[in-house]
Amino acid sequence: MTVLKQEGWKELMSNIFEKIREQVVSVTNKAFLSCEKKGSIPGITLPEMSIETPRERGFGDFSTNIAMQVAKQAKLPPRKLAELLVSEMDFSGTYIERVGIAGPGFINFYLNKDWLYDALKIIQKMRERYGEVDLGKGKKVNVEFVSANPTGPLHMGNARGGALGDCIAGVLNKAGYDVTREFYINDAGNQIERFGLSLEARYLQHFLGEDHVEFPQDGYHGEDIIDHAKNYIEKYGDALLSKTTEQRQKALVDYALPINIENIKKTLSSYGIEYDVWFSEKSLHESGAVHKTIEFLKENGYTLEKEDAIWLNGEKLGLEKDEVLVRNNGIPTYMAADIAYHRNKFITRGFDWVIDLWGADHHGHVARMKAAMTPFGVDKEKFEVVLFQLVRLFRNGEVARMSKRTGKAISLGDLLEEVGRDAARFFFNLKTSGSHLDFDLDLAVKQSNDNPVFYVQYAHARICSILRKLAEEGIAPRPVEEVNLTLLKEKEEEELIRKLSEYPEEIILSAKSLEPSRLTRYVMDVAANFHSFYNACRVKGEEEELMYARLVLVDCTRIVIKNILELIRIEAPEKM
RNA sequence: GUGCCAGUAGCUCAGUAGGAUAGAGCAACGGACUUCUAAUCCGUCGGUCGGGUGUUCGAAUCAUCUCUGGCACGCCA
Repeated sequence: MTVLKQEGWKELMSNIFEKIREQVVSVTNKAFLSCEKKGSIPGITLPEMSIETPRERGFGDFSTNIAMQVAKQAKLPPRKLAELLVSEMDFSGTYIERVGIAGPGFINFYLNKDWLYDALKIIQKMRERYGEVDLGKGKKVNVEFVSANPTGPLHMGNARGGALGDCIAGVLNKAGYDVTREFYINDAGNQIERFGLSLEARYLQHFLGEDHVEFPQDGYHGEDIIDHAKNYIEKYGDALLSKTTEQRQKALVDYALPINIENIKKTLSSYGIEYDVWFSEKSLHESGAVHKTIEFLKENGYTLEKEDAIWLNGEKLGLEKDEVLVRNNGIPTYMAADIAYHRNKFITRGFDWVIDLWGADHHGHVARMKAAMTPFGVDKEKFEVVLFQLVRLFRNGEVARMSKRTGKAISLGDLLEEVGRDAARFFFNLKTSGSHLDFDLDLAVKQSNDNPVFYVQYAHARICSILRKLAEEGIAPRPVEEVNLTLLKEKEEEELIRKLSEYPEEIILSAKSLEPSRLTRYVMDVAANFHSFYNACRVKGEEEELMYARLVLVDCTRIVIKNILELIRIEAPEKM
């Protein structure tokens, strides 16, 4: 018999599930060996064993379908094979109390309660570090998100990308990666050109009248452009009227761009996002990195020249078409800069893993960028793009346009003022990135009680209230070693402990899928289990031994909730 | 036209390395506060998993076809 390596099932201190899985796998493997030795089953190759938690508690705490999977190989009916295995199992030294066979051939494992007590012990011992796992093994990962054009305020797409990216970064950090949060400032190129044209038009309109100055067709129509022009005039007057167009645009851009970038920084900061790196696109042009990147591609035969432009050779990279890198006017495209930027991330700065968050409207860019990195020897697996579906705003039941060009959009700053950071972040992290998000402004602005963020925060405040009341009587949680946890016999108590024990597992799954929204839903489950417990059991006023046992449970629940809310940067209030 | 994402309860959504009777919140209805915060809890109602075919012990999950919605296909980013 060959036992395949159990990938990722290394000993993880904080994760009781890992320990249990190891025990189940080990017990089952030994049973296979034992059966083989006796000749009751032929030699077989075991696939990686999947251990799951059955939906129904009656089917045990954990189960495996291994008997069904290898029934053919063993030339035995699944149930018969399961029976043979079970008869050879030795549970000594494990949490396993008994096993059962059910359905088409599932082997169900029933555990004794020690694992629940151990789970609480781990939480109390690790406290704010509970949930940390070593999935990443210190690998350097760069998470780039928002990266909005600094030509205007942040919109709802940025808001979703911001919440998602920041939480992905938080989860990966918890999962043992060395995370860098990064914002790519598009302070060069065409959109800056249009920004300058728009500012100039508003500037001139101020003096010459709106009807006498044509506004650029693809310009930025937002009010903020008019404000910039007005503010500039207030400060510096009409001096630019006598300058050349070029000088005028440069002066206006030099004035307005830093203000926009500063506003973006402020807004994101009040949204709870702190970046490690603000990376300027302009710097890539100025340092010659873009030029060098294009030269590299040229020298290695990845480019074509046609129609007076330099193109990325699509055929050679397995793409459907060629892409322009340098326009016929000699100016590199956004794509050229983006290739240089990612080359910088991988080659210059040596990240092991690069994650970009893009709105789904950029999905066409994914294959291109991934292909464009192969000439630099970057493994495609190291470059991941998380696409999130765009946000649709609803007002009075109607879709509200959110383009910053229309000037009618509600900005992230507006949203934060209206609904607050907690509700906004929670809301944007409730759904998987792939699902469309309809943001009902009326509902969000209402700050109604059905907002799930209050539900979770209330659970935390309730716990703090219990702890506070007991503290007033000089009572504080004791170390589990001094507490009789076997008194926690109620259904609600057990369910709550089980839920708390799943946290490290949730971190692993969130990190692997890059879906932190599952953490948001998980913490709602924790809160729900706590509220049920709260309504079924009392802490204060119970007989002392029981009170101290419940106090451990309550304190552990507080730790988990606080822990997650801190990770997703939402307030954990002690009073509400 | 081609490609990407989505379609699961009245509404908003979970659930996809195939598993046992498909879940939650909201809404609706009925209950629970002299006791640590009722912003809570308990219960009831609610389903052709868009549709068809296939793969197999077993499909919301995989393959294929099809319908519907959103998005992308630029010397824009």
